[in-house]
Amino acid sequence: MEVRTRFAPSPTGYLHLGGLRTALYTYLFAKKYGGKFILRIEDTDQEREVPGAVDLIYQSLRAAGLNYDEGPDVGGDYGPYIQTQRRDIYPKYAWELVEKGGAYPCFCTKEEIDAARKAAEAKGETYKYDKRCMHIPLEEAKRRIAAGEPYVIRQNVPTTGKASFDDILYGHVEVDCDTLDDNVLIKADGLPTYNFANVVDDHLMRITHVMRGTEYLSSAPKYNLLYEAFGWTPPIYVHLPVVMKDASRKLSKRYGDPSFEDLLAMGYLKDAIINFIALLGWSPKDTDNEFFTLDELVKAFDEHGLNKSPSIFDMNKLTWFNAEYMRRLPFEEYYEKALPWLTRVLPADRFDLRRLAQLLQSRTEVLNRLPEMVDFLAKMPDYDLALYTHKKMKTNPEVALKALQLCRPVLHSLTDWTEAALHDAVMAVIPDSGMKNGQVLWPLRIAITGRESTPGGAFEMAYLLGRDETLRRLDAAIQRLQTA
RNA sequence: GGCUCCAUGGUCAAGCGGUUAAGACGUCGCCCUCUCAAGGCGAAAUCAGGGGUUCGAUUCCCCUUGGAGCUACCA
Repeated sequence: MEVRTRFAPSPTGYLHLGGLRTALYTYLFAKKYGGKFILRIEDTDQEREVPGAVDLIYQSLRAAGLNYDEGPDVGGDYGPYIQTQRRDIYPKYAWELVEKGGAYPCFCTKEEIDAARKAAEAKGETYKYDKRCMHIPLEEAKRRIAAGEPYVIRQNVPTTGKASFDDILYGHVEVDCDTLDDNVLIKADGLPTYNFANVVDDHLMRITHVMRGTEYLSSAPKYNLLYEAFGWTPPIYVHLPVVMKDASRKLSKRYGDPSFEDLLAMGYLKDAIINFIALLGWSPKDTDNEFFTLDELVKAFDEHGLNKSPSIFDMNKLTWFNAEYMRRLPFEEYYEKALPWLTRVLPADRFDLRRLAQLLQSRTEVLNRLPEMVDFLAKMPDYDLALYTHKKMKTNPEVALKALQLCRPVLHSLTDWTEAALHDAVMAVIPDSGMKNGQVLWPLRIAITGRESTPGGAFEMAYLLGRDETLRRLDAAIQRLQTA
């Protein structure tokens, strides 16, 4: 039988990283078994729907490379793939369930239920619907509905016995039915709740494996009751642990945690994010390799390598992955990605940005950090004279002045302003000066960059700045040191 | 509160009765070096606690503790 999995997000905002990971595993699982990966939009809660969120989901999934075989915007044989467009389907099945005794219409209003719940909680009791409407004769109920009375349809959960399901990861999960409530299946607005829609749609769409977050773990037994009542075979379940921000908080936009799109905008590479996310809660068998393309993940993926406990999203490691991916990029590709960030602070006509990018590639953690790494080229920063003092280089302002005075004539007379020529000319005069390389080159670099660290040494920086600017900065530095 | 689930270093994690308890990020040293990176070498750091079962528990069972999820006409 063909494997069919689905990713079924609600369009309530951006695609967060936990969702992306669920989508990724769901995709990997399907592809691993040569099956189909399906996108379904669960928009039955019209109040929570955020305009534009559906498009954002399409966009994010495409950006991530998680192409779905069936979905709202790509079609498929089991559509529509947006639940509000399937609204006529659900009541039909709900009434079938009513006939089979697995559900019943209920005329209690939301206000009545809420009040009862409040009262129960005030007494410290757990609220549970008392099934009062279940005892209304069906004929009478139908008459009231025909008369226009608002109603919902509730699941009729047995009061005794157990409900259970089996999960690839979590094994057999079983609960007492009396801890379960008769949840609403069809709301007063005619739309189904998740509790019902997921069951009907997964069945109708021939979903074989349901992968979803553990927030559904404890209600899964209830869904199985529905499958049983319908006489359908339930899918195979794989519940996935949540992604946390820290030990006790979920990743959430409210705390400023970035979404997938945010990370892309910051200059994280898609492949790095996917690679990192894949390893967050899953580990490959028999290998220490940590680098995987999406295709390699498909081959390596094994649902038994999934971890059962929640994992914390470590920005540090993501950044490390990103830096690695930056380094592994073919230079031209890196250059293309880095350029927009460089030109934000550097006029393209004044600098050899290709050379700068070469120097930057192995030093790039995230693209958005580039501007602050290079802005000193455009404008000499204010800097503290204390920068000239460096213990390991054995320099201080006095040594620095000597060093700069040594370099000045050499650089002034240099006609061939290349890194090699700069290097040879300066290195040639150091031995006779009685100074060490570092004693000359550290101050020189400070003098022309004003930065403790730069994406290259003195020669590279001098080359990038160009003759005029280098000499101007050098002279200014000498003057400053003399008057200090 | 009730129900369900989870528990190896700071983080991601391997392990699936007998191991010096892998590896990676991060941290800290050292080397390389005109700075910072990169690279090389090395170090510190983990089985939450208590009971069982067993010749032997990180591994199996129970309890405690801690954490998470659910407890909606949200998903």
